[in-house]
Order: sequence, then structure tokens, then C-alpha cells
Amino acid sequence: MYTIGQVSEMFSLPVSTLRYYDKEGLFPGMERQSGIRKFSERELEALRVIECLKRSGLEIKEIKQFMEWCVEGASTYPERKKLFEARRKAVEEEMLRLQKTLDMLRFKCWYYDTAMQDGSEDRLSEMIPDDLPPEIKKLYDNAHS
Amino acid sequence: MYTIGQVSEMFSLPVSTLRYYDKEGLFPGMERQSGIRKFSERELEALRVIECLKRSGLEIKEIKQFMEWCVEGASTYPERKKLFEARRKAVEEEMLRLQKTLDMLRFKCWYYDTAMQDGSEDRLSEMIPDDLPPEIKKLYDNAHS
DNA sequence: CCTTGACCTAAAGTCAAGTTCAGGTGCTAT
DNA sequence: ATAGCACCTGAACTTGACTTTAGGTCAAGG
Repeated sequence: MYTIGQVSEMFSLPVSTLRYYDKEGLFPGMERQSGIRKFSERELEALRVIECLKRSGLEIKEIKQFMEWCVEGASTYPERKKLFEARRKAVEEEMLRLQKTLDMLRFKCWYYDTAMQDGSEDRLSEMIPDDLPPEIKKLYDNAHS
Repeated sequence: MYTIGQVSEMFSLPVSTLRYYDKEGLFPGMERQSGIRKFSERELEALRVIECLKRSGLEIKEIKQFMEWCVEGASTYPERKKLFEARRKAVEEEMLRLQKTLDMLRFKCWYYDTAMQDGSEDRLSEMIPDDLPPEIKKLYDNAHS
């Protein structure tokens, strides 16, 4: 059993954020001792799932919905599974978008490296898009596709 | 040369967003004909960079700063390069975090698949964390590391 | 005894990134 | 000539996720 301060330390989250999550219903049935929140292993695992779902792009109220399903028991397994499938798909798509973003950033790093060597962008504007070095052209094409 | 409506179509962005970006200074020196914005190839490339930098986690005012550097000319190549290097690093880190998120989501998909077959989580709670199938244990371990 | 530190609440405040609103201009098709 | 678009502006509003504030409880240490 942990206090809110200990959990704040463990997860590097402000105490105010943990209280906010609690107020929003993200720890249904959390125990209290004379008003003071007691975080058990169950709440720590909930917090891990919260962080996962948040990073997957879910909003707080949708996470709350999930936590309610967990309380409801076995009858909501299908809903919970559908949720995780949907988030998995969303994150896989996000990874693809990020890969394109990364290729654009890498291209721009090369671009400004070259501009600094040349002292101008004149030669670069001649090269784009067809006379780029092969490796760089790959980045450019993926970023602009 | 394109109107704001055409650019809105091309980038699937609301017209109001394009006007907001303009007001925030993200298209310095954009042309106008009797009050009406004219988007040239320069603004379209700016928009591609804006979307890239936004996805990399940059705020609008930092993107504005970048656009101002572009106007200043060759003397700001080093700043611009540093910016792209920093964003590249940030996105690479974000990809790692997302990979862990994805492993957690894949683990949960398997988890609820299994729970649905069993009709309960009893067997699962016995298996976690040491008696999971090897492939699943990999996901679990990476997600919880 | 009284101060300090960790906990509590409800309510108000903040911030970024848009979106919406109210009112206005100007072309063109009926 | 008038209705309907696509464009314009400044200002107010919205949303989500926190954070801050103001005021209060309670146990331990000096």
C-alpha cells in the first residue's frame, strides 16, 4: 500500500495529477483510510494502463469508461478487447506518420548541413527533387509522399 | 497560386486553421490580392514543414520562430539545423516510447483474447509474469520495463 | 504547545490550439 | 437587382488536461 506522495515519486507524476485522475474516476474503488488514499498494486497497474492508453491518444473520459468496464467484470471482455485493438491500430498508424516525420527531419538536417557548407541554398534548389544523393532522395520522397 | 479554400482541400485543413496559422505569423510575406490570400508553392512547402514540426511536438510560436529564421537568410542556417537535429532526437525518443506502448497494447489484445476464451482472468493471473508464452512475455517485459 | 509536513477538498485559473460568431466585401448566375 | 458563394476581420468562445489557490485535518518532533 502506497500514499499518493510515494506513487507521485514512483511515476514522476505531480500529486495534483493523481488526485485529478481519481476525481475523474480512473481509480474506481480505491481504498481510503480516514480520508487518505491508499494505492495498492491494482492502482499501480491501473496507472500503467492509463499511461499506455493516454500515449495511444485516448482521452481521460474514454479511459474512465474502460475502468468502468473492468469493474463490470467478465461480461465486458469483448468491449475491452475491441478498445485495445482499436488503440493498437491507431498507434501503428501513428508510427507510420512519425516515420514520415522523421524522414522529413532527417532530410532537413542534411539540407541545412549542405546549406552551411555551401553558404547558400542555391545549389540545393537545383538538386531538388531529382538530383539528390540516393539516400537523401529516399528520405525526401518518403517525407513528401 | 491557390486560394485559401483550395489549400484547405489539398491539406484537409479547415480554412479557419489556415487563417489562424497566418495570424500567428507562420506564412511571413504571403502575397495578397485586394485582401485575399494567395498561397504560392512557397506557402505549400511552409505548410508541409509546419505539419512536420507540429507532429514532432513543436508549438506554434516555435514554428513561427523558425519561419522568421527563414526570412533572415543564410546567417540563421546553424539555428535552423540545430532545431531540426533537436526535433529528430525528440521524435526518435517518441518512437521508442510508442514502441513500448504498442507492446503493451498487443499484450492486452492477447490478454483479453485469452480471457474471452477462458471466460475469466483466473488462469491469466496465475501466468503473469513468469508463465506467459515466450512471444507474449517479450511484449509484457518490454511494456513494463 | 506549536510548528512542520503530508495529506484532504472545492473551486477557480491556465494554456495551447483551434473554432465560432457577427458583421462586411465583392463576383456571378438567375 | 438580388441571392448565393467564397473570401475577409476582430473578438469571443471552446476543449482537454492539468495546476493553483485557499482553507482545513492530523500526526510527529523540538
